[in-house]
Parts: sequence; structure tokens; C-alpha cells
Amino acid sequence: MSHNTGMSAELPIKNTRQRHAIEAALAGARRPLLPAEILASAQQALPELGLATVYRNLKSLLAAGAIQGVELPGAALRYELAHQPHHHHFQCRRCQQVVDIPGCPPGIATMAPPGFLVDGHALTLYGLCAACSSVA
Amino acid sequence: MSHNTGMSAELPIKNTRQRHAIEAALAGARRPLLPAEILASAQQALPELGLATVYRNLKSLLAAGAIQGVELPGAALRYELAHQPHHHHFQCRRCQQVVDIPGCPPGIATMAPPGFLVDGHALTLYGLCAACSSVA
DNA sequence: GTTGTTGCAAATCGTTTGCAATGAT
DNA sequence: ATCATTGCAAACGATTTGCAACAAC
Repeated sequence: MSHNTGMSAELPIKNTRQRHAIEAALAGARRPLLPAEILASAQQALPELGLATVYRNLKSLLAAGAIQGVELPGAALRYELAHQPHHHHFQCRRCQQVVDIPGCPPGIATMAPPGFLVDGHALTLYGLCAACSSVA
Repeated sequence: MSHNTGMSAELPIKNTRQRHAIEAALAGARRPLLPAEILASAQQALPELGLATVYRNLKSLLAAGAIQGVELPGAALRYELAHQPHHHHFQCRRCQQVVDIPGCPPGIATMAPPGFLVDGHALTLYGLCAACSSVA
């Protein structure tokens, strides 16, 4: 009597205008966005959009694996689309700007003690960006 | 007319009981602590201690370089003593426990684009700890 | 028609701050 | 005596949630 295709018990997710606007905002940015930035950006297309809805959608998009969170010290969580080529982030200590960094140092998975299973990692570099280091 | 020894304009920092209790709490833990955990731990010696004082001291200890913050996704900022041997953190996706990991992958400083000056980094590994991976 | 989703406002959580009292120097 | 520090409570910013109206399916 089930209409389920698979066997997982996921809730059906509806395709709303607001979800689309939120995804579009993220897709249009070349950097991780704050919830408030997503709201502002998506409100250009959907003025009625509320902040709570942004948070609720970010949460479900995160759970669905469509987006991922980017943590930066002392700042609120930012979000970016998932499935981008593997990269990390660099934050300038002077101008606070965040830049994507492609690639990954080798040997990360072998850092953990024996018996540990590493399935992911987060890496952020700090320092001065090209612009700021030439000024300083 | 100045009584300063050097030329920096740092505020004199007084040696209070509460500061000592906070440092003792951090020194006694083998893992990064949450401000509320620090409060609870330090209150055993100093019941009058308030949470605001914990925060204020963490801030100045941080500025003084005596402690450092540990960021973990979805959780509040934790603190640990600085000047420990260089290490990173591993968080188990199953039991959420945080473990110190000694060492560092090579080549981190060379990841940034030319012109960038890297002076620090944060790395956290995720996966299953030894206990959880043997159960799963 | 059913049920997930929305918008708003109130609630919650972590952290900061104003202020008068206190304690370290 | 001076001045940083304290405790408390109020203020604050970010995120979550209750609820009635609403829109996807």
C-alpha cells in the first residue's frame, strides 16, 4: 500500500518558490553566504520571504546534502553549494575576506590514530591575502 | 614620567582568584572546554564566579595568547590552553567526542595561491573513532 | 484533500555590556 | 588611593519554534 519508491523514511520535500530562490542565491554567489545575505539576495525575487524560512530551508538542504556549511572563527555559519570541486578556505586576517582554495594537502587521512576511520575534514588557512600582504 | 617598561600600551592585568580558577579548570581538562563547562568546573573552587567573568577572562587570556579557541561545527566555541604541542582535532560523527591529534599534514603553507602569506591554519578531521568504528 | 511549508512573532541559546560594588596593586 | 575586575541583570545577535494561513502534491 506504500507509494514509496525506496525504503528510506524520508519526508517528501515540496518544491517551493522560496526554496528555489534560496538555491539560486547560493548558486549565484562565488563565496559562502551568511543566512542574512541569502535572505537579502533571495528577497530581490521574493520580497515576502522570511528569515525563518531561509533557516528552515538551509537546514533541509544541508540534510539533503545539497549545500554545506562553512565555519569561520568568530563569525556566523555560512553556506555554499555542495558538489563543488573539493576545496578549502583561506581567510585574510586583515580584510577578513574569504577565498576558496583548490586542492588538499596529502596524507590527511593518515593523521588519525590507528583504528580511526576518517571520512571528511575541514581545513582553513589564515594569513594575509595577496592584496593585504603587498600593502603590509 | 611613564612607569612603562616597554612601549606597548597594554593594560595592566591583575591576578584575581577567578582568573586563576578559570586557568586551573582549563589546565585540568584534557580536551577543549565550553564556557559553561569552565564555569561549572571553576565554581567548585569559587561558587560566586559568574558566567560573564568567565567570558571576560577567556577573552583576555585569548588576547594574551595564553589560551586558544577550538571551533567545532554546530557547537559553541571551546577553549584550551595554548602552548600545547601542535595538534589538531578529530570529532567522531557517532559519539561526538573530540580527540586531540598530534602532528600536521605537510605542505599546508604551500596550498595558498602565490602572494598569499599563510601564518596559521585550523584542521579538524571527521569520521568514526576507534571505539565507534569497531561497533559500527 | 492531505500534508509539508510559510510568515510572523515570541522564545531560546550563547555572548556581551552597563553599572555600582569590590579587590589587587 | 587607584583602577582593573567582579557579579548581576539587561541587552544583544543568531537561530529555532509555535501556530494559523497557505500552497504543492
